[in-house]
Amino acid sequence: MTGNKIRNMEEFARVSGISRPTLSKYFNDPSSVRTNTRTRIEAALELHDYRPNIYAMNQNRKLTKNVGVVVPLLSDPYFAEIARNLEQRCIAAGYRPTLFSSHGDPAFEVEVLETLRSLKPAGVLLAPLGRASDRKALERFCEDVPTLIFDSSVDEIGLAFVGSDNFQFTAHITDYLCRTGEPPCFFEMKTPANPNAHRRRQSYLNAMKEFGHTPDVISVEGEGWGFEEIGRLGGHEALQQGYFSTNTILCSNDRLAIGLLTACYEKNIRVGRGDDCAIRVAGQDGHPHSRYTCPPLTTISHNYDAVSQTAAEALFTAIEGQVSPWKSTRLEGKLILRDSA
Amino acid sequence: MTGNKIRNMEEFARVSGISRPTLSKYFNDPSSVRTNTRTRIEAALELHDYRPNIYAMNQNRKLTKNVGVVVPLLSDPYFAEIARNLEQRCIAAGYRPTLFSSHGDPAFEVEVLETLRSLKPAGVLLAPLGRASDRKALERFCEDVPTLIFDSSVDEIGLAFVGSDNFQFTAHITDYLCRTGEPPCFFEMKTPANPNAHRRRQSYLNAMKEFGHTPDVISVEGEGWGFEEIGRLGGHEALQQGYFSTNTILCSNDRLAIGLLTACYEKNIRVGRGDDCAIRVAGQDGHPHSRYTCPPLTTISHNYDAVSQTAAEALFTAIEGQVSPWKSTRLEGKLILRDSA
DNA sequence: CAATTAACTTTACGCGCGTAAAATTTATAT
DNA sequence: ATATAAATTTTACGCGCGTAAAGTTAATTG
Repeated sequence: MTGNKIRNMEEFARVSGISRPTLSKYFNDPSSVRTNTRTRIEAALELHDYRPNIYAMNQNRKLTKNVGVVVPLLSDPYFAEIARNLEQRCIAAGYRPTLFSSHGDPAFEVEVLETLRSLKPAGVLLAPLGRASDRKALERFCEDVPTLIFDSSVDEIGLAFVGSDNFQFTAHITDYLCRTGEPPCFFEMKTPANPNAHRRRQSYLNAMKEFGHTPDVISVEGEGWGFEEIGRLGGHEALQQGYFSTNTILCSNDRLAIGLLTACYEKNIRVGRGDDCAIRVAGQDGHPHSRYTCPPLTTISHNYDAVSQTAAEALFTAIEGQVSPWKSTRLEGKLILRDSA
Repeated sequence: MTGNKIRNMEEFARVSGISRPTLSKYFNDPSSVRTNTRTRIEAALELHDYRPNIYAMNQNRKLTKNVGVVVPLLSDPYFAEIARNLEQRCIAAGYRPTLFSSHGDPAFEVEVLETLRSLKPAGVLLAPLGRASDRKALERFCEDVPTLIFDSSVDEIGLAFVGSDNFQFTAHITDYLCRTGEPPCFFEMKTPANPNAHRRRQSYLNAMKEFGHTPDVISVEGEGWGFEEIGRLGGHEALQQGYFSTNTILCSNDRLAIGLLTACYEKNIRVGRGDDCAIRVAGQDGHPHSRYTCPPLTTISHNYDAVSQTAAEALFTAIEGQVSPWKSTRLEGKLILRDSA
């Protein structure tokens, strides 16, 4: 492209020989113009380096091409990874994603929604904080903006829900643990941030009952999103006091498991499935870091790619006019066997 | 606030009894109007729930209140943490931050800059990919947009650079390791993504020379941003082949150290400073996860808060008109002693 | 108190693009 | 080739707000 500075669409219309309304159509949706004119526009675009002013574009359009992606805590690599995945799908589908983190704070989550409102997005992919979320605020937001809820469900709001099948997660890994050693105790937070945690506990109870074992749930204190530290402190106490009735511990999530592994290290308790190991520890989530714990963590992993794809596609079809009733999709996880259990 | 739907600033001017230009001033900078009128406006705001249309606002304003925050890889908790910190500082200073990740990809980094250009930001806080970055593209961007470079410096571009003093980092932790045991070998990537790595190697060589020890640098193969896996694989080979000439290993960064710890675990090599341990391992960065490795990782930590604060304030003063010559600020790190070394 | 200054109101225009309507050209089908 | 449909051009207006200029009101000073 040459250095020609094009100031606005009108000027670009002149140099490209295409009328401004047609250009407007093209920038809104390149496939909406004849292929002939499209190639002419794109040839001119190569030459002249022009990009429409997004503020002027979005001012009058009823529907922008913006898509908001909101996760509860971006510094958790699990959410960072799924956010990256969603972001790239949005771009591939021709949308402009903007990333937001609620930073684990319900008040901030509401602020994010307010900001999002003013962006007039075509749609939003929202992973709510969960228990702590302001339900009313979420509900009002979903009424105004096409919103797809993922990861953690809150009632039947928004267009649909896409997440993992927490019952299957826990049932599957509990089954594995029972078949390969002592039945697991369940290690969790007493007041978990995320409603998935309740499903996992319930699923553990069901599975243990089914296998004819006595369940043993250890719920540790701790608020907030510092799960590793909660797991470490809670682990110390539980190990000290002998709360665990078997040598196998299934954690409600991987970050809790990571903290528990640290507690084990600090107490000089060897973890793994070898004969020289005192206990087995397993997690749930397939956290990006779980491969690099010592020992590497046995876990059941979200199908990141499938969750992202299902969520993104559901939103896009809704944006493009398809009306479908509210629906919940829960995808199965995959067992990842490593040394810890 | 009542349900009164205010459609635009003109309507809000009527119901509030304030003229539209004054309102415009207020929304641009609340402190630019008399306190009396300000309270009147804010009282009306409580009643009527109106927010100016950001697209119309930004269309004609020479300078928006937008600030871009760009990091190389958001799924690295180190960058996620610093991004969160910067984001909150922007909000506190009255700016509207937007978060971007280059996803470790130079081509995507350039795309992010293009996107950012069209947002007409007042300023940008940019942590470049480093070695792989398109220098020319960065330079051109910095000429057009007030940009503060942080974390990883690329020539003398932008308004200024703020980051950590990598020489101090490595000198300090090398000193510690020498004083408390065998002098360290240096474990690094052969082709690091980040220019800080070269400073750290050089600083290691300097420090070892100063202490009268023979340096020993082990550079492992591996491309990309999967540092843990590179550290693990490289660690396996180095341990197998006996590359390490002493029992102490200083890693170029924490993620590499995390991979090395996993390799040690897999090779059944006990890490730590106890008598029963074979080697000591230390990292550099103060990675959020370093607390939860087994053993917990001794490292030298970035001063996250000071780096963020210095970077943000430097950008804001530049935005607000202060012209100052290009300057590089490098902040010292703090040694964090844990069990690994 | 008048004089000065700062803040506000009134008026008016423009930003860059969306979009509607009518006229015209081009493609597709018969 | 002609009829029909689809795409494009021309013309024109409006969106919501920034912003400049001139006049008016309110605060500050001596």
